[in-house]
Amino acid sequence: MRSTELFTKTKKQAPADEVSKNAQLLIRASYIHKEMAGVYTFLPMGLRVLENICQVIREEMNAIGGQELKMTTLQDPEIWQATDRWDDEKVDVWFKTKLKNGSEIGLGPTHEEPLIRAVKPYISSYKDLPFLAYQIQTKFRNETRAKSGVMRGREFLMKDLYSFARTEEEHDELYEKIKQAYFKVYKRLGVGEQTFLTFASGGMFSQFSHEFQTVCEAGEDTIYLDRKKGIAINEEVNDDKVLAELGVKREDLEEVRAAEVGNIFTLKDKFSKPLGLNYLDENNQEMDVLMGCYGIGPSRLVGVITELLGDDKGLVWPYEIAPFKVYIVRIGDSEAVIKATDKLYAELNEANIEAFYDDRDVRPGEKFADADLIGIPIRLVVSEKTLAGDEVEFKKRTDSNIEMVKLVDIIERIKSN
RNA sequence: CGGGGUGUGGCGCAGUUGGUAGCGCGCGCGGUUUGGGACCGCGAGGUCGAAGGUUCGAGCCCUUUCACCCCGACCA
Repeated sequence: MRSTELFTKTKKQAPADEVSKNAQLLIRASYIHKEMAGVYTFLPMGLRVLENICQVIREEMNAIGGQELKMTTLQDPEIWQATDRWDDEKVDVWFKTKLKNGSEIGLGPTHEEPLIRAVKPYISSYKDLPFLAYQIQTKFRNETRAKSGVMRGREFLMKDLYSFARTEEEHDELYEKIKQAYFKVYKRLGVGEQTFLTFASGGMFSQFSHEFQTVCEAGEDTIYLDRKKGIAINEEVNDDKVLAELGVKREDLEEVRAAEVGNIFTLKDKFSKPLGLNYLDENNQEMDVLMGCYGIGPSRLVGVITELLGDDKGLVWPYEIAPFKVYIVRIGDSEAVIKATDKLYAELNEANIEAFYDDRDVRPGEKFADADLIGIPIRLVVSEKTLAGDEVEFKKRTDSNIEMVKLVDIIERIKSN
């Protein structure tokens, strides 16, 4: 894409009422637009990153047999009443509205109930199990206080996967497989090193749930991290008994701030029983399906990655999820330079390397500043000077070195970045 | 929901004892520039968050209200 085609542009100053680093940088670089508190529009640049994150998640969920579907936002109170989760006293984040005929409906904060009802017609035998189903969908939660930019919103994107198993052993196997897939996701998103499996309260059916916490000052949670073991404990379950069970010594724990980027739960029959999700086993016995639920927030991850990797010059995206892989800075407007840069841009397009071509008629400094702010991993500079040697300048966003690369070798150089 | 703070062109801000709004960035036009956010000139753009009140007169004072930010509580 050419920068002169993009309708957004960068800003030098962030809005005064945004304090969090992620909101400031994402707004300055025109990735997002604030609609109201906790509600953000993803602009073209931001949407590209968001979609790339979703794609990484999708690939890892598919790799373990996840089947993607998409449920509705509008929720039928009936099924939520069956599990006693419609009452505002029980679930206090509901957004509710009414149909024209006056009956109430909700906007989905999570989707166990509707998914169970949707899969129920297909589950009757032990032969129909196990399976994994997931979706990437907008969730609505009426938080009393939205904060930290895109990290805690009232409307946000979530990947929610649900496992359906016959036995506890089978559930545990799935659970472990999904846990490993989550690690792969965070690694690919560039936050693997800082993301730790964290023991948290598990609700009424299992001792623990597992959170994936990314160490990050802007996070909302306090966790106790054992770096040697690579695990952490959420403060809500940090007591001597738990430490003993996990074989962790208190003196090895480091108190850190962290952002929750994933949470996986064992649900057992908590929802399947009240909604009648059962099957006949080999002995013709009716059994409850054992479930688990597994969440990752892609829109929150946009914020967490920004908080973690962004620097004083702007955003920094890992190659895999960057909105574009290459930022082309054209210096000068002589016919020769324009022609050569246009050609380079066309060649990158042909090679399926997504390039953002800064073809504006502005001074070089402005282009460099924007390349840094937007955070595209590779910057190429074309000018009279570089063309004199049939070269382009190659620089990584995370590296201060500048490398001169022959035009004929540039695609190879980018691919081997 | 408790506490604190802020609302003035797209963004950042100023606005004196109340006298009918100004600066920087950005934007348009012209010119000079061109390897790290250039400069000069001329312009366009604002019912001062909203409603009510006091006053000859309100961005400024009073009342109500809405929104936004931060801290805390909450986060199935």
